[in-house]
Amino acid sequence: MSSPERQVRPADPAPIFAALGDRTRLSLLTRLSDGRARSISTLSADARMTRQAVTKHLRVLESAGLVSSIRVGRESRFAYRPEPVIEARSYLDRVSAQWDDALGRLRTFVEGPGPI
Amino acid sequence: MSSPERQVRPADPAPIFAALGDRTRLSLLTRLSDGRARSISTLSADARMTRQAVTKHLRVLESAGLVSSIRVGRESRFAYRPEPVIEARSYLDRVSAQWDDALGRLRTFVEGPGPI
DNA sequence: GAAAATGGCAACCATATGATTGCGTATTGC
DNA sequence: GCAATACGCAATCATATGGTTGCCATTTTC
Repeated sequence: MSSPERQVRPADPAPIFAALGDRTRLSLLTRLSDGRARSISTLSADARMTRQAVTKHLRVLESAGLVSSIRVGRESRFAYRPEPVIEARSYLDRVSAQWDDALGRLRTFVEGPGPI
Repeated sequence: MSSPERQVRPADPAPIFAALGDRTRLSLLTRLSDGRARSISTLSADARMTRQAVTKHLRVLESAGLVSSIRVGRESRFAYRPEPVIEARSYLDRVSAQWDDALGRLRTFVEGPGPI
């Protein structure tokens, strides 16, 4: 018999996806996903927007748990956090799995003439 | 030697994530991912918002390619489209892979005192 | 053919979002 | 110590977003 594993509360991934839903933030996250922590200055060096704009994006990522930050001297270093990405992935996996499941793909638009 | 496969244009997944970044839309997509096409009325039946609000969300999903719609008589049927989900997943996979790669996780915040 | 069901369109509203600018403060380099 | 660097805070702005309401048109149903 299985041990009484407590369900790890699904926690809706919408905020994570929302944080990912921006080109600039995706780019920042991609850079940081190499595991190297970087300062705001470094991250805004080649951006076509102000440092403040980049800072805001980083704070959005931080709110979603996608990055963490620590102050080191006069700079703020941001680092990639893998957990939310895992969570988002597993959500997409579940959606894909449900789609792949059974006869799913055969039912599309083939419900007959009646209301559904 | 490999055939000259044309790169399937990366097409930034930000708009897909943005479309996924809403509770209501995630819920709609989850329902539709069983492969059954449904009308707007059906989809808004148990929603705590107006039919119009649900319609707007469905159009957002449609703009991101996550669902398609066809008019059947007096109703509009929406069906799940798997491609964007695959694309989003593969993006997250690449991010995760880069993270898993090499010594990535060891570099976090361990860059020494100098500016980075 | 009249009523019900389905949904499109448009106006409208409050709030969120993405970005800028200006300025103040703390830290570092020389 | 002073200038440069790095950053935070706040105001401001335009536009996007999420939601509502009202009304009209098309289909079905009986």
